Amino acid sequence: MIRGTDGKRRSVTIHDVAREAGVSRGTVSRVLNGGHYVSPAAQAAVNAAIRKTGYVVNRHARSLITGKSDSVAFLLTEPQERFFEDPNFNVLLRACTQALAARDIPLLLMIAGTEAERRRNLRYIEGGHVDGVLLVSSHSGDPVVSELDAASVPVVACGKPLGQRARVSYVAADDRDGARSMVRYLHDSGRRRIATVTGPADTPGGVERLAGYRDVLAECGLPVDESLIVPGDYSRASGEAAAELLLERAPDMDAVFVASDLMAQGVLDTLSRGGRRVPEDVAVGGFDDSPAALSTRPGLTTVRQPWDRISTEMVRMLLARIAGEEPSAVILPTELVRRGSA
Amino acid sequence: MIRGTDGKRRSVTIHDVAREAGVSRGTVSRVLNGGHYVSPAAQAAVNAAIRKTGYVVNRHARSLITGKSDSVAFLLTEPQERFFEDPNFNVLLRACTQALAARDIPLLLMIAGTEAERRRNLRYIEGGHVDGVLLVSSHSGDPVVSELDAASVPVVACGKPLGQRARVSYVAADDRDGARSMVRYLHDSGRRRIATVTGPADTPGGVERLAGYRDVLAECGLPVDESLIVPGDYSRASGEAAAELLLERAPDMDAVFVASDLMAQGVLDTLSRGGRRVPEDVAVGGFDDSPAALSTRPGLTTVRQPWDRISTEMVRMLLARIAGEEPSAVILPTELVRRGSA
DNA sequence: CTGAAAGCGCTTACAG
DNA sequence: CTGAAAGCGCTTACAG
Repeated sequence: MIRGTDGKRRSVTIHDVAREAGVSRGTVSRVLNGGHYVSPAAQAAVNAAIRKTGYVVNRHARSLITGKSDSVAFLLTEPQERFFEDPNFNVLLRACTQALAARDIPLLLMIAGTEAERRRNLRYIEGGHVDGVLLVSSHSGDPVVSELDAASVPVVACGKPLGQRARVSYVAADDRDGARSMVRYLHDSGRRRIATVTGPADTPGGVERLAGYRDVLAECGLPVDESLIVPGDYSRASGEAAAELLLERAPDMDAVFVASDLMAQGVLDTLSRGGRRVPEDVAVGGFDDSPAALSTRPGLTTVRQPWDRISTEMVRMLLARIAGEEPSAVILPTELVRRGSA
Repeated sequence: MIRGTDGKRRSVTIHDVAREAGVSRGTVSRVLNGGHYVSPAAQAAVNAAIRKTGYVVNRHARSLITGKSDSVAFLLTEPQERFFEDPNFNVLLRACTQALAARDIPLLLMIAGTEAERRRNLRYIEGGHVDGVLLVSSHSGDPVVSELDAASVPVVACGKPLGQRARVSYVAADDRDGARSMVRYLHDSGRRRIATVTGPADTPGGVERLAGYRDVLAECGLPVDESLIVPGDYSRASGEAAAELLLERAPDMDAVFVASDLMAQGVLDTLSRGGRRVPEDVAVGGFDDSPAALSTRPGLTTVRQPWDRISTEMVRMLLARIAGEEPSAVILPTELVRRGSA
């Protein structure tokens, strides 16, 4: 802020800097934008003037001319808004915010829980108010993906968008391999009647983790008993219900691989109410390594998803897309975390 | 988007709408901004043209001239980033995002976990890139409050900023009264050796909830035994530690009022390890009604903070401040939620 | 009620 | 390397 001749505060503009430095506004703009074609002397004068005046570029003016907003949307499309209760979501959101902030790019948080919200957010995005979007949507076939693609807005999804013909970048943990390592671990520790509680069939985690489970059974020559496979919806309650069903159908099971920690919590509850000891009678393995995995007794053996790296990659890829690169996919490895439950 | 004479896509501007409607750009702008001094006929023509062309206002151009950004920051200053693990935070962030979205105002999420981030965010905000800020900071005396105030940026804090001379609006739950209702409830159910685990002394929740505890003891003619008062830092671990201390100092306690659900979880763990039955031997009351309160066995009796209303009020007040109103404070009532632990 | 015009603060060819 | 100038898309007094 500086005072005008009338004593009123107004913010300092490129004009003030130019006058202070004794150069034209064009020159100031050039040093602002990389300092190409600027003499060292002018460069120094401008920088000094910027420091002296406390100049901060007006992004609106800049955006008006460049056509870019220098901001990015974090769009969460989740009808159930369940993601918000998911601890993974926090890590993701925080890490993305910080990775962007480090590049001085603000993150606009958008939540499309209803159809109306979806339309509004889409209009805003397609209005060119953001340069790209980080998309978090647990369910595949989300129309938002193709709509953004059609509007040629760069998108990077978290998790592989299923059944999409749109060309989107995405980064995902290696669900299938993570599931394999868990089931293999259960098998290696002597379990032979291994059940599984899956995620929804229209989510990558639902599909891939089940595939990994089947992989290992086949690999070990174990028969696949379909009655040992029960679907859940990632909620704790669905974990409880699934475990009840399993207890009924297969009282002899000696292990359960659960496709999320939240559901595993529910499984643990039911097992304990059913008088089963964990891990003595039944070993339980989760997926996510969420904070929930630490709060159970015994602690939950689970599969860690590398959320920090996922976030960093998403931001990196989005920026690359914005800069004109083609879409790409990154699959990140998971890690087995041993605690008491298996 | 429309095609130019050269066939290239460019976005539709107010100019296109004006031509389509057969009026001047000034008239289009007037209907965009409330329709004052516009004839019904022109109004209709413009609206039709807007629909036909799919026009969306360019906010950068508008902001450049109005000096307003029509966006708001959600600033989280939390050295430990603990807030992010706090389920309350999710509710708050989500509700604020949606309340703003309903008014078509985007929310910029900013996290100031380190001093460098604090400086960067402050520069951004003071650069006039947002019209106001929703401040979430668990610790009082946060310099950010006075810095924003000095830059005359409208601020609404979540929770009462302690030790601030800055004139900030805030909305808070009635911590003191909430604590009173809990301690009164414990007393009414026959408990006489009521301990408490407090929050940090530099947070409103730490101070006020303890004050409420003391209020009721005085009110009931119970002596205040300082050895029954143990400080925590809102973390689960600090709850465990506090309970250990209490078990040692006052093995005869028959109730604990814990200033947060997360800490109460820790207290429950320690109590159970120490062989105390809840609620038979020791009644436990929490504060927050966070999801954690549902996952304990027994369920946690706690004090619900009205996060939905807090968020709505914060947004309403910030918008009022931006519109020029004076700062104000709103204190919202809490509600006792009975479950199994007390 | 309406149009013509100035101007918001910046970037970017275009000449030098 | 540098300045003068045009122009990004809008709003807002100012005349009519």
